[in-house]
Amino acid sequence: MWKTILIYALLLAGLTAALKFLEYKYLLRDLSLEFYLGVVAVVFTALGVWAGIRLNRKKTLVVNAPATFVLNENNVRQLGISKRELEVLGLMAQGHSNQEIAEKLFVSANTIKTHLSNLFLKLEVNKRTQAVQRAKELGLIP
Amino acid sequence: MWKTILIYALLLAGLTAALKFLEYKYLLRDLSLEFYLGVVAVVFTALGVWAGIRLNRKKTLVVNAPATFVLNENNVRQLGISKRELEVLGLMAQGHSNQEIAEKLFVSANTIKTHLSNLFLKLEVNKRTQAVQRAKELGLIP
DNA sequence: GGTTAATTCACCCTTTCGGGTGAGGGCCAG
DNA sequence: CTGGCCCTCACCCGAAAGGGTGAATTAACC
Repeated sequence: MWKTILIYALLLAGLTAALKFLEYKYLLRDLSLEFYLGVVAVVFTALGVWAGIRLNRKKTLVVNAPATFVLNENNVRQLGISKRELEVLGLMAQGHSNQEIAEKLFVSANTIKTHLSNLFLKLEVNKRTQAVQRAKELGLIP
Repeated sequence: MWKTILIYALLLAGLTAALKFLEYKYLLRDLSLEFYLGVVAVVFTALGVWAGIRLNRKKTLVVNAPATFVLNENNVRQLGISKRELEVLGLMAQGHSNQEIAEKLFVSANTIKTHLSNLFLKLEVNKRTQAVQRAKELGLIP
């Protein structure tokens, strides 16, 4: 941020110097006033456009559209996953810690651990990132 | 698009007219050249900044997620994510532990931890499940 | 030649996870 | 009413992850 501002400041300083130089030449060679002004206008417009683009650049992150999710109930039955487990699975997939999930569901963290242990068994995984992957494949979570 | 260009054209025309007017007053009232040039520079810089921001303001298009994955290189650059970091990110998203990633890339687990710490900063998260979520949204991983 | 960014690694510490075991209460079908 | 499933919770333990700091090496850039 400060670096960017510094760059702008230096550029403006440089341009001001160039301006002075042009002024000097103007007085010497008697260039037309219109030409002189045109150059100044064009240069500063270009600088402005560049600065504007640069300043605004961070806001152009493109996000993928959320696909419409339909839960695969067949897989849920097949794997014997309960409602509560599915609930915990969803919250876990959103990146919550066991403690956070526990607070959201008004139960203890130990309970969440039990649910997740059972889920890991049913999904045949042993890490939550793997569980999330598998659950997405199986259409258990969006 | 054409409307935008038209707006710019009209604005430039207006400013040129204003320029002429100023020039007229300059000749009449003998304002200082520095002041005159300063006004021109400031006005055109402002115009440029405005145009630059407007030109660069992309609408976030809502598109169906493509079946085939294409890395969003724009987001990669925007967030300053390096090749190596992207590599680690991909393996982490596949559910590998730091140790496993380290072995796959022939580096130490400490190195992987460093890469992930930097990634978490850039993705503004603090858990790997959140990182995976965010990375998918941003088109950094399939 | 100095600067910068990227990559690599080490050491510290705390928190979180994963795995195992046990157990109590509710609910429902056989 | 008994066995099975679900939900709940507790305790223990070791492994993994997260956070912070510091530093060496290399390549790229000006």
